[in-house]
Amino acid sequence: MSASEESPHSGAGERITDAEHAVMEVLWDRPRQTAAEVCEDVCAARGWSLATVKTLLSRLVQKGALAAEPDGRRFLYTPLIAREAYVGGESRRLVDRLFGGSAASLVAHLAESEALTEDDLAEIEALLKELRA
Amino acid sequence: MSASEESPHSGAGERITDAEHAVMEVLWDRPRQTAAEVCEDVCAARGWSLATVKTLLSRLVQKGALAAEPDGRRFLYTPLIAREAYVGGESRRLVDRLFGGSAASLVAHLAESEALTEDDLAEIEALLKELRA
DNA sequence: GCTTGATGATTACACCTGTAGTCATGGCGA
DNA sequence: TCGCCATGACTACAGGTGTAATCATCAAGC
Repeated sequence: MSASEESPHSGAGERITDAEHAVMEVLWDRPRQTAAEVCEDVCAARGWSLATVKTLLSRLVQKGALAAEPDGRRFLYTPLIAREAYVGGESRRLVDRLFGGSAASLVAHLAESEALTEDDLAEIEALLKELRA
Repeated sequence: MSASEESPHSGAGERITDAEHAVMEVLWDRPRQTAAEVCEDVCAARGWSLATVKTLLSRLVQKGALAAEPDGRRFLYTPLIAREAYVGGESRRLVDRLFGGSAASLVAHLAESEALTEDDLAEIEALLKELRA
């Protein structure tokens, strides 16, 4: 595999954890939000307090995953890494770990374990057609 | 998706960590091995000591992921959860977290990010044909 | 000016994880 | 028989993670 894995995903080196990921999703959906705004989106769903969100935001800024743009007394947070990059990285990690790096094996597994609905199959087929075209 | 996600993976409730997973792989490959034997397979690759492997084995037994069958003074360890179940669970977790539960989205992402080689595509196509047949 | 509320920074803390050392015990060779 | 080695159990400990309280500070209102 020769996975050097030293490439910066658009500036972020450190690993984004699960809780942090929830915060990222909110900001990917709509960038430039304050801590309070982010909290409005996730605190209820995850049972968090505003303090928790602030901690996560800080850690994400530290990790270089978020930019904190000063706006008066507070900050507007914006993702520095693209969702694409993150999703891609995580997917690759899974494929490497569990399927020996073969994405096709993943698909095969999903198919065989019936994780794919008829609609999924159709969608994938269409996608493949497009790709091979 | 209505993911109740309470389904037992053949008896294992707790989450298997990364280091533990490496041990599981060895035992999935060949069950009923002693700690020393497992170590022969992973210690070199991961730079572990035998002690580390023993700890991981213990934790896995605790978690219900391994059975420890007494064999004289030592134990022979054997997976209690099928690799299929583990891989399936992990895959589903990823799909749920990053692709809103849509496996097709995952495939689409892999395809678009060029994580799929021409061979992969061919393989998947063949697979689909088989499934739809 | 002084209080108050909003807000980021700092600190806290328990649990998990990776990694390993030490201990107790029992079989086996000398 | 006696000490040694193999082996699992127990203990350890640093760093990461989830979750949050507290602190310092500043803007705005009284």
